[in-house]
Amino acid sequence: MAQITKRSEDYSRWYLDVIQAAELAENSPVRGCMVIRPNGYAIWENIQRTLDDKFKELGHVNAYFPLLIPKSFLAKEAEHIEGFAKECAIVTHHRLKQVTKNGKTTVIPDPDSKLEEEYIIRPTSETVIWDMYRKWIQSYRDLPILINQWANVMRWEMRTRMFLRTTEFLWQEGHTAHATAEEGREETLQMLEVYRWFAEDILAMPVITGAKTANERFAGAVETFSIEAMMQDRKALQAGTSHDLGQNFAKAFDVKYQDAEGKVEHVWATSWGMSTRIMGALIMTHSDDDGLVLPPRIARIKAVIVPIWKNDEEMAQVVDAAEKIAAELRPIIGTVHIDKRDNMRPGWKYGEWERKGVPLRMELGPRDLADEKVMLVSRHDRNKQPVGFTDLAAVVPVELERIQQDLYDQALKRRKEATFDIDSWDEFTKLFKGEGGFAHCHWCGDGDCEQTIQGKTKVTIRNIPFDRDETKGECVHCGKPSIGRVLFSQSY
RNA sequence: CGGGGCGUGGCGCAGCCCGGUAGCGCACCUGCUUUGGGAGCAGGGGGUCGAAGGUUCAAAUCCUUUCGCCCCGACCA
Repeated sequence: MAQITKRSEDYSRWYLDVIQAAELAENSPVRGCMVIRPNGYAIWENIQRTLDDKFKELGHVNAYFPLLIPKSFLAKEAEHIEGFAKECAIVTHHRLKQVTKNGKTTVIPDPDSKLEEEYIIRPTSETVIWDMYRKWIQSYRDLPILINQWANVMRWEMRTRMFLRTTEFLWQEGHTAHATAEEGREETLQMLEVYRWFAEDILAMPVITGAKTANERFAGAVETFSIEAMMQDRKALQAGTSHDLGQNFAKAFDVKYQDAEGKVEHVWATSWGMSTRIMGALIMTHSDDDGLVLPPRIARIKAVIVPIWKNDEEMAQVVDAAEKIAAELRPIIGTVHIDKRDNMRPGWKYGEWERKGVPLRMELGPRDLADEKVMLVSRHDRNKQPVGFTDLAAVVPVELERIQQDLYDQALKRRKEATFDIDSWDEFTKLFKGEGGFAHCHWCGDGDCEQTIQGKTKVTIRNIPFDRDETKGECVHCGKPSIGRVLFSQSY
């Protein structure tokens, strides 16, 4: 097993090493597209399950729309096309043809199968969905429509990174239609709150909620909101977005409804999404130089029992005891894995489960068996404690909760230590030339000024936090009046 | 797409400059001894060197093209 590069040595390589060591994902033969391996996909399945339950609890239903979108659809919303045109894969033919050249057989697109209207592979599904909504919406009684879709999308980015920016990625995209602007805005904010809850309570990842600036807004949105998390290298990562689309898509796709008074109006829309990118955030938030660290609430395997033995007789006894412990704990905490492999020694197994991020390990050998206890070890802080068999059912869930809370507290502490109020351009450039972090600064509100800052420093406004300091001040860059602080950081 | 680096068994690498038909460590398989923080010994299997084309009696080594990965830049809900 290759060594994991230390974070302090090369953060990017560390990130890739952790993904490899924990067998989460691997590059595929397709440019920018990764294979999500079983260990990684198990995390995604837990993410899906948890979010899906929450969406449904709030009245949403799932549906599925096609992968391919008629090219003309994308042109209907002016800003939307501008935002996505440069990163679309296009389907131009529907058939291959075998050709033999110099004795070698290859396939080419059959010229006779060229499509009249080309399709693009969806970079997001607003357009197909709104084309259908036009047919489904006539009256205020048809509203609201609260649909979510779990899907893959494709964006042909110049530079890809595992999980954070892959050409194809998995996500959920919610698309809702409402009778009023207020209701649309309410839905947008409600879903942002779902993402905040999910990031903080499930992934133990503290986030800052707020509105995006006009420059950073989703193509076609009236307002975009985001949750922003800080990674261990102090860069920001946008972990989820919720968009108030106003009537832009309803107008582009001519979706109208008649209200109770008989008046006809365009409907109001929202869309919101969280993608496999969140897994990159999860990895970078908690993991350490020994590999993956997972919060218990999102880990597939909550605890692993490593039995220790010297001979067949001991093995039988120890494994038997492990089975009983696992059977008792499973109804309480979920999956408990017993590592019965007899071709490796305990020390190797400890290392392997640490790399893979299993939150709790229980060491169980003949000596423990005699004392009726196990050695309970937590992945994130290596805390070791002997626990009596009869206490396990009470202690293990408490320990898992402790881990969950610890990881959140650690992440929050790291963020606080790297967050500053900055009031001068000197300090600003000094911070971002050095260690970086989150900077709450006054900003004049001018998009050109924002872009100048980005051009000079690579620093962008992550969002305008809901709970920002609204005392007046002067723009950190141009000195013009500001009505409050916004969040600046370098980002992924 | 521009600059830099790199593609050799599952992983990490050597060989390439000065062409002669592939080697090391780990992993893997078999056996025995082991098993409380990454076990030891013995035996064994696996690659034609990212791909295509060219030069040559001969190419992992030289030339051309191309694909992919990593870093920086540009770009990027």
